[in-house]
Amino acid sequence: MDGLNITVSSKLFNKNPEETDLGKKIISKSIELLDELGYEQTTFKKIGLGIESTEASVYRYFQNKHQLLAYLINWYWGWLEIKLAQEFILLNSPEEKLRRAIELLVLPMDQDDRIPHINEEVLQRIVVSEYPKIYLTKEVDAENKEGYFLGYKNICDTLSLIALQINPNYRYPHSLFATVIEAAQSQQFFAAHLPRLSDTKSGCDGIIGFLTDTTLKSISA
Amino acid sequence: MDGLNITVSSKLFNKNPEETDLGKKIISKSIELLDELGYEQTTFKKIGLGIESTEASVYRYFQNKHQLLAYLINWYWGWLEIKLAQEFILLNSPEEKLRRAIELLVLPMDQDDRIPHINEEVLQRIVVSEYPKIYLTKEVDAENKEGYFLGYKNICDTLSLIALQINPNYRYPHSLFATVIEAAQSQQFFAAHLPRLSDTKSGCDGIIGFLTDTTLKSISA
DNA sequence: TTTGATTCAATAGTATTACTATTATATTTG
DNA sequence: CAAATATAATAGTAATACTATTGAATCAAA
Repeated sequence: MDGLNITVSSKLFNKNPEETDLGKKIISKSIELLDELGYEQTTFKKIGLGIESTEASVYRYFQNKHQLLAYLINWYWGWLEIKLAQEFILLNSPEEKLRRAIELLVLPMDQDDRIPHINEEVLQRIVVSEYPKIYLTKEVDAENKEGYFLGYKNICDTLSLIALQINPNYRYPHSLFATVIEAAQSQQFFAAHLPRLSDTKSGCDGIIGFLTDTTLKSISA
Repeated sequence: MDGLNITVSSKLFNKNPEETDLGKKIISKSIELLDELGYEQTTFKKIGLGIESTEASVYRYFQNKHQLLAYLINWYWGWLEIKLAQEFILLNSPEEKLRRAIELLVLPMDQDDRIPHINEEVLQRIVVSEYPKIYLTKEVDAENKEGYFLGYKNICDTLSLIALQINPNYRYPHSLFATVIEAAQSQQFFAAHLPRLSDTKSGCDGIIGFLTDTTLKSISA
């Protein structure tokens, strides 16, 4: 677990940014700028400028901004899956596992010092603010074949199997966890920006309470 | 109900497109192009060209593409609210009302001939494919003050009050319906494009079943 | 009915963005 | 040490988002 590395499909980059210093700088600066400026206002020119390199160099690593975002978000899901697996070792009931999974989806992540060029807490904010943009496009079918959404689908599958341990007759496990994962993101966004779409004043406890309540009631026979 | 008109906040346009023939043509062509090309590939130039007018004329009605999308989606929510109110007249229990509301969220809408320049069925597809893009921006707080999201918030409130009739102690009505409305959109999208995030092979019945099941179980004490 | 004001949409721009072809400079390899 | 390769910077192009200005049409008073 020391030589920790998250694998992201090679279709998600031109050249693997993990392999070079410049690549890691691009990732690091991208995360910073996406959080600060948002997806629309972030450009490869600004990323290049921010690391004292050039726009064209960023294009050597990623075909376009969309692919860069997809890479980062897949990295996040890969990371979350490892976190889940680690936590599940010590948990013995499926209900405990689902409760903990929901917490991990919502609670801020703490920085992992083994991966200094990626700030997990900031990356999580980017996922909250930008996630649906990677699939809500006309290219979704082509990109799906390239593995753009594998990270998300894997987590959804994992949680579905746990839910079926609780109730093997539950009919909608994939729909439920796709919904719960999306709600984990959107409820964080709504609590901060559109509070009438949420019942949780501030903090994560309310969101965790809502998602846990909905999940466990839905699964129950 | 004959002089039917959906009111959209005047902050959502430069000049009201309902007031002129050119405005209605812009709306009509926008819906067509957003459905056909998607948000990213739709431009004011293409809209102008498509109605034998110009890019600059479209800018007279809408400040930018983002405002145009927000206008259309608010129009959709306004429309849906009228539909809900009409349907609720004949329904007598809160549970029936929620069931019917979920059906209306998911089932394709039929064209209303009183509003010939708006194809409701196509507009619904646009909502499914583009909806989160109107709030997932850095301008969300400013635009929220301008009423960009009123339509959505109103529907969410309406359904919340009905849920509280079933169980006055339910703690998360706004979160629940924000989640259900989003899931109504995203499950349609997933069923069509990312089937591993859904349990419903095709058609609307599975999605309606899932959402109804989740909603009623969640509200129950 | 003419003058002036206002509305409207088209022309013709500019600045920025996304992306690419080419070249110069390292680095590696034989 | 020379050839081959990899890498990143320069210098573009095309398309996009948006704006300033102009001319035509409409309307309102004088």
